[in-house]
Amino acid sequence: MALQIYNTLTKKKEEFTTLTPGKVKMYACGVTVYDESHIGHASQAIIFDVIRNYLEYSGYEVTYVRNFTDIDDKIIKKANETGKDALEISSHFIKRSQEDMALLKIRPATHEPRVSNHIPDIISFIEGLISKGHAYQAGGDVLFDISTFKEYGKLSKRKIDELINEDTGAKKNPGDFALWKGVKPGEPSWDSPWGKGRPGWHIECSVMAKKYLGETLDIHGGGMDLVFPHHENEIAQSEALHDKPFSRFWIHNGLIMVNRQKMSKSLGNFYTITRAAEKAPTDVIRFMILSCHYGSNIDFMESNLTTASKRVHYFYRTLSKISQLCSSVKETDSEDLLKDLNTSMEKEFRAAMDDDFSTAKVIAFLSETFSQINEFLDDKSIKPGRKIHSLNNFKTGLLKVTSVLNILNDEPEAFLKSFRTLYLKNNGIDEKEITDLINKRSDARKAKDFTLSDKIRDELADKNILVQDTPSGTEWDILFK
RNA sequence: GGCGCCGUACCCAAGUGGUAAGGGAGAGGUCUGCAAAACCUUUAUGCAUCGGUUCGAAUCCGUUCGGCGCCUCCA
Repeated sequence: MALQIYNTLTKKKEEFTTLTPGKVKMYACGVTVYDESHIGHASQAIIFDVIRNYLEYSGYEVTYVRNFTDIDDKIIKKANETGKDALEISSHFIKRSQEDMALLKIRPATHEPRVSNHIPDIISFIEGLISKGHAYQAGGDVLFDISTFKEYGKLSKRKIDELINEDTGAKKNPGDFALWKGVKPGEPSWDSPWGKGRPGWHIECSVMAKKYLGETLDIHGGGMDLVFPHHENEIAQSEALHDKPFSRFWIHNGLIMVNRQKMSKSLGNFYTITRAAEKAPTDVIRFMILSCHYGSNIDFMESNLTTASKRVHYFYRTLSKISQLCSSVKETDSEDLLKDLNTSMEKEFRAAMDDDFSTAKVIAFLSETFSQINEFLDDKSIKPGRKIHSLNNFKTGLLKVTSVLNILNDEPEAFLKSFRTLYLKNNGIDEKEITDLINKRSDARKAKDFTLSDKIRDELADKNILVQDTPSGTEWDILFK
């Protein structure tokens, strides 16, 4: 079964095809850089990162563009408040955003263009719209005339005459929007045929998409909240100018919620990526986001984060057991005892991902797979040496899956150790006090003083530290609650 | 007010016509000094509500109730 994608434009799952065989042109709206990026931006970036990875895995050559809006009202506002230059502020937050993305194992896009570097392209695009009668000058502004584009509203399923906008001003239709904004005092500006000014918000994406990808894209995406007006307006601009479809597939991701409310900068209820990363490792954040379908909203609750932590911890513990066995025992047998599992893994993975990038299904089957692996590891009827070949095959197959999702591909021991370190830091615990208590408990156990040893164990549990007695000694780990 | 999405077990959540994935929590078991980890078993005749279409519906249509998003900057 070929890849099926839910297309916002048609409201249906459709078989994915590309304009040029073997090549995908994908554009996703990035961030407006006037502040630190939050976990909502992260979720969008992670989702499109995985989509891109999977398309590449499926054999496509993907050109992925993710823009930075570095000129906008809020950036200008911040510049005026801080006395800094607007572009200086946006440059700073672009750098911060790129660092955040790297921290979350998100690959940079093929192109990450900025609006301020594309003013001439924007001006000529607008000139084209004016000369075709789709835009008009109103004072120092240039507005798009939505009545000239018959299909206006086709993405968000709105009708032109239902659009309400109190600020009608010089607009011919209430829904007309700015392509170019005449300069106001205290604003950065560029020369244009219509006087000094700056681009409106929507035009940048139409222009930069065209420049880096051409007049028709295969995939255009972004957060659900961009469907109207942003993406609707992009369609209007691009299709009015080129008389051809702007994007063949529209993909919209769900939003991060906090207590059932959308997380957004304007509501002030957001977690920055930095803050989220202080609470949980990268893989936990990615896992949480990829645990549900990309189109649904996710509540960024403590309990969801804890659940994701437990799961990721479980997966890495299993991987750690595998690598410990593989590094300590010699392979004695070349029979694949996990043949069914190993051969079905890639098939299951593709089937799930081909169904509208169902990462939730992938994670569900990974859960089942890991249970079987643990069972296999624990199976005393099979000599350890006979397991190695099978486990190596498993690791090879798993790597294909995890390299697309970009989770569970760290070195297991290193991951677990850094997770513990993060946990201790967040709880203000010194590792030495734990090891001291554990040593004390081990002495008590040797002396068969189980009352004391159990008391120490309870004491550690109060600190959310879990004690585990294994054949090779006592270990400690995070006690998730 | 308009447009759109959603409502699945105690909780999170997949599932878009063929008889309810997965996870968390709970219960029982194997293991253990006891635990933990891991594994096994178990937890919705039921998918907000009422009605309809169908041989068959969580899935399609309509009603009611509830939640959310967009309509102004938003990933």
